[in-house]
Amino acid sequence: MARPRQFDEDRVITAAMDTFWRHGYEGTSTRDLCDSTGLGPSSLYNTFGGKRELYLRTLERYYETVTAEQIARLNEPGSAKERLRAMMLHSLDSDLDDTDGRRGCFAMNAAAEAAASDPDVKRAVRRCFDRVEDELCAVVGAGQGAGEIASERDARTLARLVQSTYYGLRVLSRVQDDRKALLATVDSTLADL
Amino acid sequence: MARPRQFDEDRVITAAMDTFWRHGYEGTSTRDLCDSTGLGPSSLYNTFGGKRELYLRTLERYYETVTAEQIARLNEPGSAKERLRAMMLHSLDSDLDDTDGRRGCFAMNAAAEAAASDPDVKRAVRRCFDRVEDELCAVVGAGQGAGEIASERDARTLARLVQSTYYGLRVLSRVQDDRKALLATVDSTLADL
DNA sequence: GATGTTTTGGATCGATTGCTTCATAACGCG
DNA sequence: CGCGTTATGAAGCAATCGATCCAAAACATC
Repeated sequence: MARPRQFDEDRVITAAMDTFWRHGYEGTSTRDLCDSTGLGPSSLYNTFGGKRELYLRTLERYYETVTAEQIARLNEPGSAKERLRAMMLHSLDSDLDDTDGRRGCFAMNAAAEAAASDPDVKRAVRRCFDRVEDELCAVVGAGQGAGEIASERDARTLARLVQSTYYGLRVLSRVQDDRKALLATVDSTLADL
Repeated sequence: MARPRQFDEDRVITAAMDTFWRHGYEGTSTRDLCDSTGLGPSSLYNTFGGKRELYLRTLERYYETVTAEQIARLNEPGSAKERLRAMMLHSLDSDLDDTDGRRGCFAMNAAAEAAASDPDVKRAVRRCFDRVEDELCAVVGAGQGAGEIASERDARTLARLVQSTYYGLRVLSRVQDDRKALLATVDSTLADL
């Protein structure tokens, strides 16, 4: 009925996410997006509407891929604390990986740069954070059920405690290269559970 | 010997900091800076060199003013835990203040947006973070000396734990408006000391 | 193969970017 | 009062910004 698209929309969004991730929203130009996605401006605007709309799509994609991986890591075999530790460790090593551009957590970057001025961004970021919190809560609850984690405080409270430390460490990792020190804080947090 | 400046350099840097703080580095144009500082472009470039250099100056200013206030708050009268709580509470309420534009922590914003691509920014942000860590360490040490905080773990470790939770909460506050939940995490952290 | 519909590439839009130029203004000093 | 020096304001630089336009292309259907 009409000319078919020459590109895979998923691949385009993934490529755009990578570009936004590395350079931020304001730091990424539409030409950068055309270069990284391989699309011409007309295709890009025809398909997604504009830079902001594409940015929102990449935040959804982040939720579907990276956040999903975090959740998956929390559900791998092991004790509750082992699973919490695995997730934090993986993120920290990712944050400290120089060969990957030290781009940090895309959702956190969006929270810092764009959440205050764009309610849709705020919503998308919150979705990522809330999903992590819920799963942390489930893991902590399981740990409590197994007698591995003290049950004095409720699971939600402890989950938020872990979550805060986790994101805090990822903030510090932007300017702090001492892996050992960051790791010690992870273990301190787990020891308190 | 020559024409004197018509502006106060400190006021200009403070105004520029406010603009960068609200809109980020990339989101702030040189014209924005001219508007907020009242300077013409020639004065701005003659005095500071360029946008990036002025940005670095505003990060120094942040250290001298806002970070200094955090330190001061940690040294007000009260028990160690009261002082830790006062600092975190103040920052959280500042983060959640809608009348102030929800601009968050300038150093954290810089860490997310610019630290990866600019070593000077990274250094300036780290200076803020390290100063806070050191003072947290001193407060925790005092708390341990007073028997208020357990002395099993060393002060540095506990300080880093508090610091991580603190920055993590400030990340969450960008997209999370539930003051009560954030506050509960503060008290959970202090309870573990 | 003609028709209708959508996609594509390239040129280009006005606006804005970071920054520079330059004549003029405002001083301290002799 | 001149003179030397620095600061200022306005105009404007090439480059890039996000976004649009349009003719050509690529299909499904008739």
